[in-house]
Amino acid sequence: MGPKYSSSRENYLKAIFHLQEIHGTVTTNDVASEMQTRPASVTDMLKKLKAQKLLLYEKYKGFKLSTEGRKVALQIIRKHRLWEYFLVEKLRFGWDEVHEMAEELEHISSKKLVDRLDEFLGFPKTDPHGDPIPDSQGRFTLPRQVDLLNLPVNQQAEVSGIGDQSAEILELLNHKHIALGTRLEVKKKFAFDNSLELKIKNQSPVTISEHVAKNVFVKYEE
Amino acid sequence: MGPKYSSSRENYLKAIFHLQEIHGTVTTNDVASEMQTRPASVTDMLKKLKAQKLLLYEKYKGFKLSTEGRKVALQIIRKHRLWEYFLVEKLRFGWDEVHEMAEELEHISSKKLVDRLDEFLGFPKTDPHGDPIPDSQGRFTLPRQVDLLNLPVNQQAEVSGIGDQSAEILELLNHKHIALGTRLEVKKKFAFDNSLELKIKNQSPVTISEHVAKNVFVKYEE
DNA sequence: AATAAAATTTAGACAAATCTAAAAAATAAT
DNA sequence: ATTATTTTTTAGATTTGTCTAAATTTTATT
Ligand SMILES: [Mn+2]
Ligand SMILES: [Mn+2]
Ligand SMILES: [Mn+2]
Ligand SMILES: [Mn+2]
Repeated sequence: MGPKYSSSRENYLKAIFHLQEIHGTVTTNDVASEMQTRPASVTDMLKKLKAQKLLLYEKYKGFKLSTEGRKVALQIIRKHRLWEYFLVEKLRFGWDEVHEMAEELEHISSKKLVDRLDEFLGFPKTDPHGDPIPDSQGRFTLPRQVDLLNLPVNQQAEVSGIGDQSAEILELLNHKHIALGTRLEVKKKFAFDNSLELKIKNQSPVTISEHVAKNVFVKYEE
Repeated sequence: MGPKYSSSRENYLKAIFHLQEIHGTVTTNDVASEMQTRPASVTDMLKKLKAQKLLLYEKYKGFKLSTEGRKVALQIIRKHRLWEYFLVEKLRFGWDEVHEMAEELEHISSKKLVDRLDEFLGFPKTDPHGDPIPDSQGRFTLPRQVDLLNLPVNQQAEVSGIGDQSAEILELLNHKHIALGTRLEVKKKFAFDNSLELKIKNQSPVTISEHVAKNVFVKYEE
Protein backbone atom coordinates (compact mmCIF):
# COMPACT_ATOMS: atom_id res chain seq x y z
CA MET A 1 0.00 0.00 0.00
CA GLY A 2 1.21 3.49 -0.83
CA PRO A 3 0.67 6.59 1.28
CA LYS A 4 -2.75 7.09 2.85
CA TYR A 5 -3.02 10.73 1.75
CA SER A 6 -1.40 12.63 -1.12
CA SER A 7 1.58 14.91 -0.44
CA SER A 8 -0.62 17.85 -1.29
CA ARG A 9 -3.25 16.92 1.29
CA GLU A 10 -0.53 16.36 3.88
CA ASN A 11 0.94 19.78 3.18
CA TYR A 12 -2.46 21.39 3.68
CA LEU A 13 -3.00 19.56 6.97
CA LYS A 14 0.38 20.71 8.21
CA ALA A 15 -0.22 24.31 7.16
CA ILE A 16 -3.63 24.38 8.83
CA PHE A 17 -2.17 22.90 11.99
CA HIS A 18 0.55 25.54 12.18
CA LEU A 19 -1.82 28.42 11.52
CA GLN A 20 -4.20 27.09 14.15
CA GLU A 21 -1.38 26.90 16.69
CA ILE A 22 -0.21 30.44 16.02
CA HIS A 23 -3.51 32.32 15.59
CA GLY A 24 -5.94 30.01 17.32
CA THR A 25 -8.03 30.21 14.19
CA VAL A 26 -7.40 29.88 10.43
CA THR A 27 -8.92 31.44 7.34
CA THR A 28 -8.98 30.45 3.69
CA ASN A 29 -6.72 33.38 2.84
CA ASP A 30 -4.23 32.42 5.56
CA VAL A 31 -3.86 28.97 4.08
CA ALA A 32 -3.59 30.34 0.54
CA SER A 33 -0.80 32.67 1.53
CA GLU A 34 1.03 30.05 3.61
CA MET A 35 0.82 27.51 0.77
CA GLN A 36 1.56 29.98 -2.03
CA THR A 37 -1.64 29.08 -3.80
CA ARG A 38 -5.05 30.61 -4.60
CA PRO A 39 -7.99 30.91 -2.20
CA ALA A 40 -10.14 29.00 -4.72
CA SER A 41 -7.70 26.10 -4.60
CA VAL A 42 -7.87 26.12 -0.81
CA THR A 43 -11.65 25.91 -0.85
CA ASP A 44 -11.42 22.98 -3.26
CA MET A 45 -9.08 21.21 -0.87
CA LEU A 46 -11.15 22.02 2.23
CA LYS A 47 -14.01 20.08 0.67
CA LYS A 48 -11.78 17.10 -0.01
CA LEU A 49 -10.35 17.09 3.51
CA LYS A 50 -13.85 17.34 4.94
CA ALA A 51 -14.97 14.38 2.81
CA GLN A 52 -12.10 12.40 4.35
CA LYS A 53 -13.17 13.54 7.84
CA LEU A 54 -9.84 15.23 8.44
CA LEU A 55 -11.47 18.65 8.73
CA LEU A 56 -14.56 20.16 10.35
CA TYR A 57 -15.81 22.64 7.78
CA GLU A 58 -19.00 24.62 7.14
CA LYS A 59 -18.80 26.81 4.11
CA TYR A 60 -18.39 30.53 4.82
CA LYS A 61 -18.37 29.75 8.56
CA GLY A 62 -14.84 28.48 9.07
CA PHE A 63 -12.91 25.28 9.60
CA LYS A 64 -10.53 23.44 11.88
CA LEU A 65 -8.77 20.09 11.98
CA SER A 66 -10.73 17.13 13.26
CA THR A 67 -9.14 14.92 15.92
CA GLU A 68 -8.02 12.61 13.11
CA GLY A 69 -6.73 15.51 11.00
CA ARG A 70 -4.68 16.81 13.91
CA LYS A 71 -3.27 13.33 14.46
CA VAL A 72 -2.21 13.05 10.82
CA ALA A 73 -0.69 16.57 10.86
CA LEU A 74 1.39 15.72 13.93
CA GLN A 75 2.76 12.61 12.25
CA ILE A 76 3.89 14.68 9.26
CA ILE A 77 5.50 17.20 11.58
CA ARG A 78 7.19 14.37 13.47
CA LYS A 79 8.65 13.07 10.23
CA HIS A 80 9.69 16.52 9.05
CA ARG A 81 11.61 17.26 12.24
CA LEU A 82 13.21 13.82 12.59
CA TRP A 83 14.49 13.99 9.02
CA GLU A 84 15.84 17.52 9.67
CA TYR A 85 17.64 16.19 12.72
CA PHE A 86 19.06 13.34 10.66
CA LEU A 87 20.28 15.69 7.94
CA VAL A 88 22.04 17.97 10.42
CA GLU A 89 23.39 15.43 12.90
CA LYS A 90 24.27 12.55 10.58
CA LEU A 91 24.79 14.11 7.16
CA ARG A 92 26.27 17.33 8.55
CA PHE A 93 24.05 19.80 6.70
CA GLY A 94 23.59 23.32 8.09
CA TRP A 95 20.32 24.22 9.82
CA ASP A 96 19.62 26.65 7.00
CA GLU A 97 19.88 23.93 4.33
CA VAL A 98 17.53 21.21 5.52
CA HIS A 99 14.01 22.56 5.23
CA GLU A 100 13.41 21.87 1.53
CA MET A 101 14.72 18.32 1.78
CA ALA A 102 12.59 17.61 4.85
CA GLU A 103 9.62 19.02 2.94
CA GLU A 104 9.96 16.01 0.62
CA LEU A 105 11.10 13.41 3.16
CA GLU A 106 8.13 14.10 5.47
CA HIS A 107 5.88 12.38 2.90
CA ILE A 108 7.62 9.00 3.05
CA SER A 109 4.82 6.84 4.35
CA SER A 110 6.24 3.98 6.41
CA LYS A 111 5.49 4.47 10.09
CA LYS A 112 7.95 1.74 10.96
CA LEU A 113 10.67 3.64 9.12
CA VAL A 114 10.07 6.82 11.12
CA ASP A 115 10.04 4.95 14.40
CA ARG A 116 13.30 3.18 13.54
CA LEU A 117 14.82 6.49 12.48
CA ASP A 118 13.75 8.02 15.79
CA GLU A 119 15.47 5.16 17.61
CA PHE A 120 18.59 5.43 15.42
CA LEU A 121 18.82 9.13 16.27
CA GLY A 122 18.45 8.46 20.00
CA PHE A 123 14.92 9.84 20.39
CA PRO A 124 15.80 13.55 20.04
CA LYS A 125 13.43 15.98 21.75
CA THR A 126 13.83 18.94 19.38
CA ASP A 127 14.79 19.52 15.77
CA PRO A 128 17.74 21.67 14.58
CA HIS A 129 15.61 24.81 14.97
CA GLY A 130 14.57 24.04 18.53
CA ASP A 131 11.08 22.90 17.61
CA PRO A 132 9.72 19.95 19.60
CA ILE A 133 9.53 16.55 17.89
CA PRO A 134 6.20 14.79 18.57
CA ASP A 135 6.64 11.22 19.78
CA SER A 136 5.23 8.10 18.13
CA GLN A 137 1.80 8.87 19.60
CA GLY A 138 1.93 12.51 18.51
CA ARG A 139 2.59 13.87 22.01
CA PHE A 140 4.92 16.81 22.49
CA THR A 141 5.51 19.67 24.94
CA LEU A 142 5.85 23.30 24.04
CA PRO A 143 9.02 24.69 25.63
CA ARG A 144 8.71 27.71 27.93
CA GLN A 145 10.70 30.42 26.21
CA VAL A 146 10.78 34.17 25.57
CA ASP A 147 12.05 36.16 22.61
CA LEU A 148 15.15 38.32 23.00
CA LEU A 149 13.14 41.56 23.25
CA ASN A 150 11.66 40.24 26.48
CA LEU A 151 14.86 38.88 27.98
CA PRO A 152 15.98 41.07 30.91
CA VAL A 153 19.28 42.89 30.35
CA ASN A 154 22.33 41.06 31.73
CA GLN A 155 20.41 37.81 32.15
CA GLN A 156 22.36 34.77 30.90
CA ALA A 157 20.18 32.65 28.64
CA GLU A 158 20.42 29.85 26.07
CA VAL A 159 19.04 30.02 22.53
CA SER A 160 16.28 27.41 22.33
CA GLY A 161 14.21 28.24 19.26
CA ILE A 162 13.77 30.32 16.12
CA GLY A 163 10.48 31.86 14.98
CA ASP A 164 10.81 32.76 11.31
CA GLN A 165 12.92 29.97 9.87
CA SER A 166 13.66 31.34 6.42
CA ALA A 167 17.09 30.52 5.01
CA GLU A 168 17.75 34.29 5.18
CA ILE A 169 17.45 34.70 8.95
CA LEU A 170 19.27 31.40 9.58
CA GLU A 171 22.14 32.55 7.43
CA LEU A 172 22.29 35.86 9.31
CA LEU A 173 22.36 34.01 12.63
CA ASN A 174 25.09 31.70 11.33
CA HIS A 175 27.16 34.73 10.46
CA LYS A 176 26.76 36.18 13.95
CA HIS A 177 27.53 32.79 15.51
CA ILE A 178 24.11 32.46 17.06
CA ALA A 179 22.94 28.86 17.00
CA LEU A 180 20.71 26.60 19.02
CA GLY A 181 22.32 26.17 22.43
CA THR A 182 24.37 29.37 22.23
CA ARG A 183 24.63 31.05 25.66
CA LEU A 184 24.29 34.82 25.53
CA GLU A 185 23.01 37.88 27.34
CA VAL A 186 21.54 41.21 26.25
CA LYS A 187 23.92 44.02 27.26
CA LYS A 188 22.02 47.02 25.89
CA LYS A 189 18.66 47.93 24.40
CA PHE A 190 18.47 50.95 22.09
CA ALA A 191 15.12 52.68 22.42
CA PHE A 192 15.57 54.44 19.09
CA ASP A 193 15.02 51.37 16.90
CA ASN A 194 14.69 48.59 19.51
CA SER A 195 17.95 47.08 18.33
CA LEU A 196 19.93 45.04 20.85
CA GLU A 197 23.56 44.53 21.67
CA LEU A 198 24.38 40.97 22.66
CA LYS A 199 27.36 39.36 24.33
CA ILE A 200 28.36 35.81 23.60
CA LYS A 201 31.21 34.35 25.65
CA ASN A 202 34.65 34.77 24.03
CA GLN A 203 33.27 37.00 21.27
CA SER A 204 33.06 40.70 20.66
CA PRO A 205 29.57 42.23 21.06
CA VAL A 206 27.09 41.85 18.19
CA THR A 207 24.09 43.99 17.30
CA ILE A 208 20.80 42.64 16.03
CA SER A 209 17.67 44.41 14.80
CA GLU A 210 14.28 44.28 16.52
CA HIS A 211 13.05 42.06 13.68
CA VAL A 212 15.75 39.48 14.37
CA ALA A 213 15.33 39.75 18.17
CA LYS A 214 11.63 38.93 17.89
CA ASN A 215 12.48 35.67 16.18
CA VAL A 216 15.15 34.36 18.53
CA PHE A 217 13.77 32.51 21.55
CA VAL A 218 15.71 31.68 24.70
CA LYS A 219 15.20 29.92 27.98
CA TYR A 220 16.86 30.86 31.27
CA GLU A 221 16.86 29.98 34.97
CA GLU A 222 14.88 32.22 37.34
CA MET B 1 13.02 23.83 -7.17
CA GLY B 2 11.17 20.53 -6.80
CA PRO B 3 12.01 17.31 -8.62
CA LYS B 4 12.88 17.53 -12.32
CA TYR B 5 10.62 14.63 -13.29
CA SER B 6 7.52 13.16 -11.64
CA SER B 7 7.78 9.97 -9.61
CA SER B 8 5.75 8.24 -12.26
CA ARG B 9 8.14 9.21 -15.07
CA GLU B 10 11.08 8.14 -12.93
CA ASN B 11 9.49 4.75 -12.31
CA TYR B 12 8.99 4.25 -16.04
CA LEU B 13 12.61 5.16 -16.78
CA LYS B 14 13.81 2.70 -14.18
CA ALA B 15 11.57 -0.09 -15.49
CA ILE B 16 12.67 0.49 -19.08
CA PHE B 17 16.31 0.51 -18.00
CA HIS B 18 15.96 -2.80 -16.18
CA LEU B 19 14.10 -4.48 -19.03
CA GLN B 20 16.69 -3.23 -21.50
CA GLU B 21 19.49 -4.67 -19.35
CA ILE B 22 17.84 -8.08 -19.07
CA HIS B 23 16.38 -8.59 -22.55
CA GLY B 24 18.45 -6.18 -24.59
CA THR B 25 15.17 -4.84 -25.93
CA VAL B 26 11.86 -3.70 -24.43
CA THR B 27 8.25 -3.78 -25.59
CA THR B 28 5.16 -1.85 -24.58
CA ASN B 29 3.69 -4.99 -23.07
CA ASP B 30 6.86 -5.70 -21.08
CA VAL B 31 6.68 -2.30 -19.48
CA ALA B 32 2.95 -2.62 -18.81
CA SER B 33 3.45 -5.92 -17.04
CA GLU B 34 6.50 -4.71 -15.08
CA MET B 35 4.66 -1.57 -13.96
CA GLN B 36 1.32 -3.27 -13.32
CA THR B 37 -0.45 -0.93 -15.68
CA ARG B 38 -2.14 -0.98 -19.10
CA PRO B 39 -0.37 -0.95 -22.47
CA ALA B 40 -2.36 2.16 -23.42
CA SER B 41 -0.98 3.96 -20.37
CA VAL B 42 2.53 2.94 -21.38
CA THR B 43 2.08 4.38 -24.87
CA ASP B 44 0.83 7.63 -23.32
CA MET B 45 3.95 7.80 -21.19
CA LEU B 46 6.31 6.88 -24.04
CA LYS B 47 5.14 9.99 -25.86
CA LYS B 48 5.77 12.15 -22.81
CA LEU B 49 9.25 10.71 -22.26
CA LYS B 50 10.04 11.24 -25.91
CA ALA B 51 8.90 14.86 -25.71
CA GLN B 52 11.35 15.29 -22.84
CA LYS B 53 14.09 13.66 -24.93
CA LEU B 54 14.54 10.89 -22.38
CA LEU B 55 13.48 8.24 -24.87
CA LEU B 56 14.10 7.43 -28.53
CA TYR B 57 10.72 6.30 -29.82
CA GLU B 58 9.06 5.72 -33.19
CA LYS B 59 5.52 4.51 -32.92
CA TYR B 60 5.03 0.82 -33.71
CA LYS B 61 8.77 0.47 -34.29
CA GLY B 62 10.11 0.35 -30.72
CA PHE B 63 11.90 2.49 -28.18
CA LYS B 64 14.95 2.73 -25.95
CA LEU B 65 16.38 5.16 -23.45
CA SER B 66 18.31 8.14 -24.78
CA THR B 67 21.71 8.91 -23.27
CA GLU B 68 19.99 11.41 -21.00
CA GLY B 69 17.23 8.93 -20.09
CA ARG B 70 19.80 6.32 -19.16
CA LYS B 71 21.63 8.86 -17.01
CA VAL B 72 18.45 9.77 -15.15
CA ALA B 73 17.53 6.09 -14.68
CA LEU B 74 20.94 5.36 -13.17
CA GLN B 75 20.57 8.19 -10.69
CA ILE B 76 17.22 6.77 -9.52
CA ILE B 77 18.79 3.33 -9.19
CA ARG B 78 21.68 4.84 -7.26
CA LYS B 79 19.28 6.44 -4.83
CA HIS B 80 17.18 3.29 -4.51
CA ARG B 81 20.16 1.15 -3.62
CA LEU B 82 21.83 3.65 -1.29
CA TRP B 83 18.59 4.04 0.68
CA GLU B 84 18.23 0.26 0.85
CA TYR B 85 21.73 0.04 2.22
CA PHE B 86 20.90 2.73 4.78
CA LEU B 87 17.75 0.93 5.88
CA VAL B 88 19.54 -2.37 6.38
CA GLU B 89 22.87 -1.18 7.79
CA LYS B 90 21.75 1.78 9.88
CA LEU B 91 18.10 1.13 10.70
CA ARG B 92 18.55 -2.66 10.93
CA PHE B 93 15.73 -3.68 8.60
CA GLY B 94 15.82 -7.10 6.92
CA TRP B 95 16.72 -7.31 3.23
CA ASP B 96 13.19 -8.54 2.54
CA GLU B 97 11.61 -5.43 4.10
CA VAL B 98 13.31 -2.53 2.35
CA HIS B 99 12.16 -2.55 -1.25
CA GLU B 100 8.85 -0.71 -0.81
CA MET B 101 10.41 2.02 1.31
CA ALA B 102 13.25 2.53 -1.18
CA GLU B 103 10.62 2.72 -3.92
CA GLU B 104 9.47 5.97 -2.28
CA LEU B 105 12.84 7.26 -1.08
CA GLU B 106 14.39 6.99 -4.55
CA HIS B 107 12.27 9.96 -5.63
CA ILE B 108 13.73 12.42 -3.12
CA SER B 109 15.29 14.94 -5.44
CA SER B 110 18.34 16.52 -3.79
CA LYS B 111 21.53 15.30 -5.44
CA LYS B 112 23.54 16.75 -2.59
CA LEU B 113 21.54 14.66 -0.14
CA VAL B 114 22.31 11.42 -2.00
CA ASP B 115 25.99 12.24 -2.25
CA ARG B 116 26.16 13.02 1.47
CA LEU B 117 24.29 9.82 2.24
CA ASP B 118 26.76 7.88 0.09
CA GLU B 119 29.62 9.42 2.08
CA PHE B 120 27.87 8.76 5.42
CA LEU B 121 27.49 5.11 4.45
CA GLY B 122 31.16 4.83 3.46
CA PHE B 123 30.63 4.60 -0.31
CA PRO B 124 29.21 1.06 -0.40
CA LYS B 125 29.72 -0.86 -3.65
CA THR B 126 26.60 -3.04 -3.54
CA ASP B 127 23.13 -2.89 -2.01
CA PRO B 128 21.70 -5.46 0.44
CA HIS B 129 20.76 -7.74 -2.49
CA GLY B 130 24.24 -7.67 -4.01
CA ASP B 131 23.29 -5.26 -6.80
CA PRO B 132 25.93 -2.68 -7.72
CA ILE B 133 25.42 0.93 -6.61
CA PRO B 134 26.21 3.41 -9.41
CA ASP B 135 28.56 6.19 -8.32
CA SER B 136 27.84 9.91 -8.45
CA GLN B 137 28.54 9.90 -12.21
CA GLY B 138 26.35 6.86 -12.81
CA ARG B 139 29.26 4.47 -13.32
CA PHE B 140 29.05 0.91 -12.03
CA THR B 141 30.48 -2.52 -12.74
CA LEU B 142 28.50 -5.70 -13.19
CA PRO B 143 29.93 -8.40 -10.92
CA ARG B 144 31.07 -11.66 -12.51
CA GLN B 145 28.83 -14.29 -10.98
CA VAL B 146 27.02 -17.55 -11.76
CA ASP B 147 23.76 -18.95 -10.47
CA LEU B 148 23.79 -22.01 -8.18
CA LEU B 149 22.72 -24.36 -10.99
CA ASN B 150 26.00 -23.58 -12.73
CA LEU B 151 28.23 -23.78 -9.69
CA PRO B 152 30.40 -26.94 -9.83
CA VAL B 153 29.67 -29.48 -7.11
CA ASN B 154 31.95 -29.20 -4.04
CA GLN B 155 33.18 -25.74 -5.09
CA GLN B 156 33.22 -23.25 -2.18
CA ALA B 157 31.53 -20.01 -3.17
CA GLU B 158 30.07 -16.85 -1.67
CA VAL B 159 26.53 -15.60 -2.23
CA SER B 160 26.84 -12.30 -4.10
CA GLY B 161 23.46 -11.55 -5.61
CA ILE B 162 19.78 -12.44 -5.89
CA GLY B 163 17.80 -12.47 -9.15
CA ASP B 164 14.11 -12.40 -8.31
CA GLN B 165 13.94 -10.15 -5.25
CA SER B 166 10.34 -10.67 -4.17
CA ALA B 167 9.73 -10.65 -0.43
CA GLU B 168 8.73 -14.31 -0.84
CA ILE B 169 12.08 -15.63 -2.04
CA LEU B 170 13.98 -13.39 0.39
CA GLU B 171 11.95 -14.75 3.26
CA LEU B 172 12.63 -18.32 2.11
CA LEU B 173 16.37 -17.58 1.95
CA ASN B 174 16.24 -15.99 5.41
CA HIS B 175 14.69 -19.16 6.74
CA LYS B 176 17.43 -21.30 5.23
CA HIS B 177 20.09 -18.90 6.53
CA ILE B 178 21.23 -17.93 3.05
CA ALA B 179 22.21 -14.28 2.92
CA LEU B 180 24.58 -12.06 0.99
CA GLY B 181 28.13 -13.13 1.89
CA THR B 182 27.13 -16.62 3.02
CA ARG B 183 29.81 -19.16 2.08
CA LEU B 184 28.42 -22.44 0.79
CA GLU B 185 28.95 -25.31 -1.62
CA VAL B 186 26.66 -27.56 -3.64
CA LYS B 187 26.96 -31.15 -2.36
CA LYS B 188 24.47 -32.88 -4.65
CA LYS B 189 22.36 -32.22 -7.75
CA PHE B 190 19.17 -34.26 -8.23
CA ALA B 191 18.53 -34.83 -11.91
CA PHE B 192 14.88 -35.67 -11.24
CA ASP B 193 13.78 -32.09 -10.48
CA ASN B 194 17.11 -30.21 -10.60
CA SER B 195 16.88 -29.56 -6.88
CA LEU B 196 20.15 -29.05 -5.01
CA GLU B 197 21.53 -29.95 -1.64
CA LEU B 198 23.73 -27.27 -0.14
CA LYS B 199 26.17 -27.22 2.73
CA ILE B 200 26.78 -24.10 4.77
CA LYS B 201 29.53 -24.24 7.39
CA ASN B 202 28.28 -25.28 10.87
CA GLN B 203 24.81 -26.10 9.58
CA SER B 204 22.97 -29.22 8.54
CA PRO B 205 22.44 -29.60 4.77
CA VAL B 206 19.58 -27.70 3.13
CA THR B 207 17.67 -28.45 -0.06
CA ILE B 208 16.53 -25.82 -2.54
CA SER B 209 14.42 -26.08 -5.68
CA GLU B 210 15.65 -25.36 -9.21
CA HIS B 211 13.56 -22.16 -9.17
CA VAL B 212 15.40 -20.88 -6.11
CA ALA B 213 18.82 -22.04 -7.39
CA LYS B 214 18.36 -20.03 -10.58
CA ASN B 215 17.94 -16.88 -8.54
CA VAL B 216 20.89 -17.19 -6.20
CA PHE B 217 24.15 -15.90 -7.65
CA VAL B 218 27.61 -16.64 -6.29
CA LYS B 219 31.20 -15.78 -6.99
CA TYR B 220 34.17 -18.04 -6.38
CA GLU B 221 37.93 -18.29 -6.94
CA GLU B 222 39.27 -20.34 -9.90
C1' DA C 1 -29.84 50.48 7.23
C1' DA C 2 -27.72 50.88 3.04
C1' DT C 3 -23.55 50.56 0.65
C1' DA C 4 -18.75 49.42 -0.06
C1' DA C 5 -15.06 46.29 0.57
C1' DA C 6 -13.14 41.97 1.62
C1' DA C 7 -13.40 37.08 2.00
C1' DT C 8 -15.07 32.95 0.29
C1' DT C 9 -17.13 29.90 -2.85
C1' DT C 10 -18.73 28.30 -7.47
C1' DA C 11 -18.36 27.60 -12.45
C1' DG C 12 -15.74 26.21 -15.90
C1' DA C 13 -11.13 25.17 -17.71
C1' DC C 14 -6.61 22.71 -17.94
C1' DA C 15 -2.56 19.43 -17.21
C1' DA C 16 -1.01 14.91 -15.55
C1' DA C 17 -1.70 10.21 -15.20
C1' DT C 18 -4.55 6.70 -15.64
C1' DC C 19 -8.41 3.71 -17.68
C1' DT C 20 -11.70 1.08 -21.31
C1' DA C 21 -13.05 0.17 -25.85
C1' DA C 22 -12.06 0.46 -30.51
C1' DA C 23 -8.95 1.05 -34.46
C1' DA C 24 -4.61 0.33 -36.77
C1' DA C 25 -0.32 -1.96 -37.55
C1' DA C 26 2.78 -5.76 -37.18
C1' DT C 27 3.45 -10.64 -36.80
C1' DA C 28 2.17 -15.44 -37.10
C1' DA C 29 -0.45 -19.18 -39.09
C1' DT C 30 -2.66 -21.28 -42.59
C1' DA D 1 -0.86 -14.49 -50.16
C1' DT D 2 -4.68 -14.39 -47.21
C1' DT D 3 -6.38 -14.69 -42.90
C1' DA D 4 -6.03 -14.77 -37.93
C1' DT D 5 -3.79 -13.30 -33.80
C1' DT D 6 -1.19 -10.32 -31.11
C1' DT D 7 0.72 -5.92 -30.23
C1' DT D 8 0.41 -1.21 -30.21
C1' DT D 9 -1.85 3.05 -30.64
C1' DT D 10 -5.83 6.28 -30.61
C1' DA D 11 -10.24 8.20 -28.94
C1' DG D 12 -12.66 9.54 -25.34
C1' DA D 13 -13.44 9.35 -20.03
C1' DT D 14 -12.09 9.92 -15.23
C1' DT D 15 -9.56 11.58 -11.05
C1' DT D 16 -6.64 14.85 -8.63
C1' DG D 17 -4.98 19.23 -8.04
C1' DT D 18 -4.64 23.54 -9.80
C1' DC D 19 -6.12 28.03 -12.08
C1' DT D 20 -9.09 32.51 -13.55
C1' DA D 21 -13.18 34.96 -13.56
C1' DA D 22 -17.54 35.60 -11.75
C1' DA D 23 -20.96 35.10 -8.13
C1' DT D 24 -22.15 34.93 -3.34
C1' DT D 25 -21.72 35.79 1.48
C1' DT D 26 -19.76 38.17 5.32
C1' DT D 27 -17.80 42.19 7.42
C1' DA D 28 -16.78 47.00 7.63
C1' DT D 29 -18.00 51.84 6.63
C1' DT D 30 -20.66 55.45 5.90
MN1 LIG E 1 5.92 18.72 2.22
MN1 LIG F 1 12.62 22.65 11.74
MN1 LIG G 1 9.57 4.37 -7.14
MN1 LIG H 1 18.04 -3.91 -4.01
